[in-house]
Amino acid sequence: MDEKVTAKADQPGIASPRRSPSQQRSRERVERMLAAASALIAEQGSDAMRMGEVAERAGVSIGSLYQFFPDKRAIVWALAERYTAESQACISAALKDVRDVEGFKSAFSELVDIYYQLFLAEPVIRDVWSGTQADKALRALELADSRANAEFLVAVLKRLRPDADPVELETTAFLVWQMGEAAVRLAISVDREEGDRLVEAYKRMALRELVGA
Amino acid sequence: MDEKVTAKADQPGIASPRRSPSQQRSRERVERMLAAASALIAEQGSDAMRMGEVAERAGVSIGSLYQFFPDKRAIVWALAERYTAESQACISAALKDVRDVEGFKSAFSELVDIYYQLFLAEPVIRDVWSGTQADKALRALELADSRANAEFLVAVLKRLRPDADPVELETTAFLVWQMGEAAVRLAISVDREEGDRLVEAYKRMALRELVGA
DNA sequence: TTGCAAATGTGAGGATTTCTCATGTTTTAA
DNA sequence: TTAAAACATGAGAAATCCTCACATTTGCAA
Repeated sequence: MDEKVTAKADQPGIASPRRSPSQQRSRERVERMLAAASALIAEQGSDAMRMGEVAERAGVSIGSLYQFFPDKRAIVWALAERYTAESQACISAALKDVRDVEGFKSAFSELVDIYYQLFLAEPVIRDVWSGTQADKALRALELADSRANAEFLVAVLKRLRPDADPVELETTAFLVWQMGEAAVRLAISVDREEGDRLVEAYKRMALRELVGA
Repeated sequence: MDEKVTAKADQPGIASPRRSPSQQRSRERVERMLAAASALIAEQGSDAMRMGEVAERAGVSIGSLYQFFPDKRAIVWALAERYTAESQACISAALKDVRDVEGFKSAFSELVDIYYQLFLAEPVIRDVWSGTQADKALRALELADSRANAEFLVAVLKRLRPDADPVELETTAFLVWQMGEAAVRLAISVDREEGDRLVEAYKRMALRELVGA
C-alpha cells in the first residue's frame, strides 16, 4: 500500500475535477470538449463515446481532456449537471406564481410540455441519463436531484392543500415527479404521435392525483 | 474490407449466441457462468463485472465463456431475459382469472407486490436493467417487452370496460405499466419504509386511472 | 522589459480489459 | 471403432482508459 495521494477522492465514487479552468483559453477548450462529447453521445450513446474521439473532435490532446476531467464519467456528469440545473430553473419559474388550483393545472401542464420539448430537442439528455443509471454514485446524485425537484411541487401543494398530510404529500409529489421523468423518457422513445398521447395521459393522471379530478 | 464472415450479425447491435449448449455437460457449465455473473453483478454492478472473473468463479476458461456468449452484453441480456420471462409469467397468472373490477383491483395490487418483492430479493435485476439502459439495442428490446406486458393489462381492461376507446386504453395501459416499473425501481432505491409508501401510492394512482376511483 | 511560477498542453506508453483463434479433448452416433 | 461434431483452453491480439514526464503559454511582480 503506497501512501501516494492521487487526484481523486473528494466524494466516494465521484472523482473530483482535476482542475478548474481559470484562464479564458482553457475555458473555451473545456467548452469544446463538452460540445464534442455531447455530439458523440448523441450519435452513439455515452457508452460508445471514446475519450480519444472526444479529444480529436474538440481539437485538443488526450492529455488536455484529463487535465480537466478526472475520468470518462466526469464528462457525462458535467453534461448531466447542466441539464439538471436547466430543469430546476424551469420548475421554479413555472411554479413560482401559482395561487390556485386552476393556475397549478396550467402551470404543471406547461412544465411537462417544456420538459418534453427539452428532451425531444436534446437527445443527449436521454443518453446522459442512461449513463448515470449505470453508475451507482451518479444514480444517487440523480435521485437527490429528483427529490429536490419534487420539493418544488411539495411547496406549491402545501399552499393549495394546507390540510393534507405532509408525509403523504411528499410521497405523492416524489412519485409523480419520478413518473413524469419516466413518462417523458418513454415518450421520446416512441413515435411522435404516441409520445404526445402518452404525455397527455401522464398529465391527466398526475393532476388527478395531485389536486383531484 | 475483407469478406470474412464473423459470428455476429443476426440482429443489428445484438450479437447472436455463438452456440447453444447441446450437451448436458455444457448446459451445466453455462448455468454456472450465469450464476457467477449474477453474483458478480449483485456485488459490484454490471459495469464492474469482469469477464475473467466470471470465468474464474464459474470454474471455466475465458474461452468457454465466449463459446456461448458472443460478448459481455450477451450475458447481461441472458439474465435480463430470464427475469422478463419470469415477470411475464407473473402477469398472466395474476390477471388470467379476473372477472370484475374488484377482482382486478386485488389482482393488480398483488401483481405489483410480487414485482416489488422480486426486485427487493434480486438486486441483480436492477443492475441488469441499468445495463440495458446504457445500450440502444437492449433498450429497444426492453421497450418491446414492456409493451407486450402492457398488452396483458389491455386484454383485461377490454373485458372490464368494453365501451372504452381502445387506443386510449392501450396508451393508458402502456403508460401505467411503464410507471409501475419506474415506481418499483424507485422504491428499492430508497429505504424500506419510504419504498413501501411509494408502492402503495403507485397502486392507488394506477387503479384510479385504470378502473376509476 | 524581464524573469519566474503557475497554469496549461502534449502524446507516447503503461495498465487493464475484451475478445480471438489455433490447438487439444470429450461426446455422439453410425 | 472411428470420424465428425461439440466442447475446452489460454496465450496473445486489439482496443481502450488514463498517467506522467516534459514542453509551452500566461499572468504578474520586480
